[in-house]
Amino acid sequence: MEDNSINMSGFCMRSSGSSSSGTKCGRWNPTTEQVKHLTQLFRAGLRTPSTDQIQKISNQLSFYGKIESKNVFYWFQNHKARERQKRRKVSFDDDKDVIVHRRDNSVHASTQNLVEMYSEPNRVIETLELFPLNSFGDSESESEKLSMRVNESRENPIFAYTCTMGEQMEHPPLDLRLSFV
Amino acid sequence: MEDNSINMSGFCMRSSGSSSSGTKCGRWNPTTEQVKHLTQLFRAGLRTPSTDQIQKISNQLSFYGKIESKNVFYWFQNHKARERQKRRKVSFDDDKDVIVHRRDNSVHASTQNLVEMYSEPNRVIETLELFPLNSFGDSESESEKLSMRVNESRENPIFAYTCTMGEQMEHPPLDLRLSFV
DNA sequence: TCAATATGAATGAACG
DNA sequence: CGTTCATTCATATTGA
Repeated sequence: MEDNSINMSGFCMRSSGSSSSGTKCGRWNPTTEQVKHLTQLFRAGLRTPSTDQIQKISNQLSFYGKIESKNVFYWFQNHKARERQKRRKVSFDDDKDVIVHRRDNSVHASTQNLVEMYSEPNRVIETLELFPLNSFGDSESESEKLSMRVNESRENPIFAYTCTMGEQMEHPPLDLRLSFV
Repeated sequence: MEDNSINMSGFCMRSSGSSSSGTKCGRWNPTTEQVKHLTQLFRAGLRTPSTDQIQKISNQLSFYGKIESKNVFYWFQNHKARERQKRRKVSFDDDKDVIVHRRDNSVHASTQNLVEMYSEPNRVIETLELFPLNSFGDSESESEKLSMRVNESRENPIFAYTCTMGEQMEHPPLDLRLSFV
């Protein structure tokens, strides 16, 4: 096959064991579990984790595979940025049904087509909904300062962030707890 | 995301690992007309359209078929990336020596805004002369060797693809013009 | 029908 | 932060 060696920094993924393409490892490739957890944290309201939080998260997630702090950092950066970017882009071409055809009422489908765009088709809202996690201010609203504090040394976890998805998770639940500050 | 991603389009996901999943997702398939216009814009020098431009383009092209802003966004993103990628693989020699080794970003400088590109033709041309490997050679076929040949008339920016008949023009023949300001 | 290729889509990493 | 680059993944397309 390909000449092994080129292990730049020692990154590699293990998520897909039998992936066809000879996936090269040069950059972090999060495992499903890692992504799941990161996503939950995000959904829980965490958008810009502090250095400490990043450290903790990274540390916890390392259980599921190789990961570094910067990966966590970038993940949140990208996730947040893209959330907005998408919002913005989509908001306009929503109904570009403008001009053109569509003389028939029986049509339809397409309408709904745009709506579900941002709704979770699968995985319903399972995680946590006990607080305002909607800081998805579309515009430049920076009022998302209601950041959550990931603090593991807390003894009063408002709500422990632990996977609640009805799935099999044969792994220690993340020990991160989000609490208001 | 990985397991079940929510991509902008709404369907589809990205299953890593597992063999071909049964999940079918539709993806935008540009019509020849759309491709033609996009290509023309690209050849005209447009490489990284702004959000605003993307919207306009998308809107115009919707006349020829289903299309969304993100499609336009990705199209340019991919087109540019692949052209460069292709070029990179083919250019090892004539770079020869001396002077400035561009790591990879020598000519795009102007991508941020067409403004720069058009208002500073000198710089671009100069760069091109130094590095003949940058802007042409587009394997798009057709003759577009002079893609970035910015007319010395920056006051008469008619080099844009398509007519410069003002600001409006809806339906039929596409009427996209680069908004160089 | 399947292998190879072109290209749409996604995302990690970084830049300004 | 918003934007851009690089690389990868997935699928539509095409050729044999």
